[in-house]
Amino acid sequence: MLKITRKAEYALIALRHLNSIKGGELATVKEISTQYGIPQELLAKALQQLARAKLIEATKGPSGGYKLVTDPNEINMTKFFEILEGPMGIMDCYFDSGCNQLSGCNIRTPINRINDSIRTIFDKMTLADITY
Amino acid sequence: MLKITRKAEYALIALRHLNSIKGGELATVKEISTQYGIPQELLAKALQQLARAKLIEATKGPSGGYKLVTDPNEINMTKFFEILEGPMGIMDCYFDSGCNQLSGCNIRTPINRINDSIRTIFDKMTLADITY
DNA sequence: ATATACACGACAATTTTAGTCGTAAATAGT
DNA sequence: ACTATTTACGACTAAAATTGTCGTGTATAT
Repeated sequence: MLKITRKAEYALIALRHLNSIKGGELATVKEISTQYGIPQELLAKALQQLARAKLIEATKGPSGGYKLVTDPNEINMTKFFEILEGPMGIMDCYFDSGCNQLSGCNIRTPINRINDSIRTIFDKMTLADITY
Repeated sequence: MLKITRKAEYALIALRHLNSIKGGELATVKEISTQYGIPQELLAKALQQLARAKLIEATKGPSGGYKLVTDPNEINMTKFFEILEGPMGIMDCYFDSGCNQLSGCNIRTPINRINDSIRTIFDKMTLADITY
C-alpha cells in the first residue's frame, strides 16, 4: 500500500538524469533506459506525458531527445505525480463524490487530514530537492 | 497511486466504530458490515488480523463479537496499516534489498526522505486522533 | 442440540499495473 | 529522395495485486 508506480519511479529517475546533464544537451529514451535498466517503451510513455505537460521538451529525429525546460524548483512532487498518475489521494473519496457507504462514512474527515498532510509533503518537495 | 486498500479502509471504519461504543460492549462483524455497507467476509478477515495483533479482542459464540482492548492513543497509523498490509513504503527498496537497477539508482536517497516524512505523519497519528 | 459468531485457508473475479507491439510523424545526414 | 533515428501514441497482452466469496472448523451461550 501507499506505493508509487514503476512508471513514476522511472520518470523520476529520468527527470533527475535530465536535470544532471548540462544546459542544452539532450538525452534519448534509449540512453536512459539502457543506463538505468528500465523498459524502454514504458519510460517512453512516461516521458511523453511529461512532455505534454511541458516539464520537458522533445526533439525528434537523429540527435534528438529530451531536455528539461522547467526550473527544478518549480517542479514539485505533487505536480509531477499527478501528471503521471492522476489525482493523488489515499482514498478516492478525496476527489470523487461517488461513495456507496450506506450509513455515512465515519472516517472521511480524518482521512482527509491524512491526505492533506501527505500532499503538503509532496508540495514542498521539488525536483531540485531530489537532486540533493 | 498512494492509495490505501479497501481492507485497510474497512478496518479503520470498524476500529473507529469499536472505539465509539462504550466500555465492555461488543460489536459483531455482521453488525458493522451491515451498518457501513461493507462486504462481511472481507471485514471479517481484517478484524481477524487486528485480533491476532492484539489490538482488538474476539469473543466467540452467541452474543460474542469484538471489542477494542488497546488504548486508542497507543494505536498509531503506521502500526495499524502495517498489521494489515505489511511494510509501508512508497517503493519496495525502502525495505527490500533486491533491486535490479543496473548502474545504480539515482533516486534512492530522496525516495527514502519522502518515505520517512510519510511514516512520520502516520507515526504521529493515532486512532484517538481519528476519533477527533 | 442448536444457533451464533469468530478463524482461516482456498479459491475466483476484478482491477490495476507493467510491459509490448505496430504504426505514424518529424528530422538530420547522405 | 532515401535511410536511420527518435519521439508520439493507441491497442494490446501479461502479470500482479486487490477485492470478494466459499467451505469448513472451533468455541460458546442458551
